Amino acid sequence: MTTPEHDDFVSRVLGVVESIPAGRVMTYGGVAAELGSRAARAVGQVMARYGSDVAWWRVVRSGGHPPIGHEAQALPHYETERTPLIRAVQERATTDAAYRVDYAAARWSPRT
DNA sequence: ATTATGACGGTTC
DNA sequence: AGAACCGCCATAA
Repeated sequence: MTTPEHDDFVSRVLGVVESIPAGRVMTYGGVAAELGSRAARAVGQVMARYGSDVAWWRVVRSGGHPPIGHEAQALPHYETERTPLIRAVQERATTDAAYRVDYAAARWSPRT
């Protein structure tokens, strides 16, 4: 067993994701940074495979864009968690995307 | 060991 | 603002 801190990369990623409180979001790169790595993509891979058991919607891309191919599934979650959202259709009819998370206000880091 | 891929990030055109 | 390109890291074949 060597050492208890010898957890796999996956376990660490899931641990950080679960440490994110409701209403807050963290970027893939942010999670990877906490692990001491820049494997933002690897984090995404873990989410795609094991993220089914964690609040994957609390993990967004840089800028606040939700995971590709899962925006529709993440939206209701954000509304439930009351995550600061920036609706495309509020005053400016921007057709960029359905919505985006206000990362500037919802950004969270395990290190307070 | 080498190659290819991916819920990414940032820069450049 | 949108698309393309490269870089970075972990896993699968």
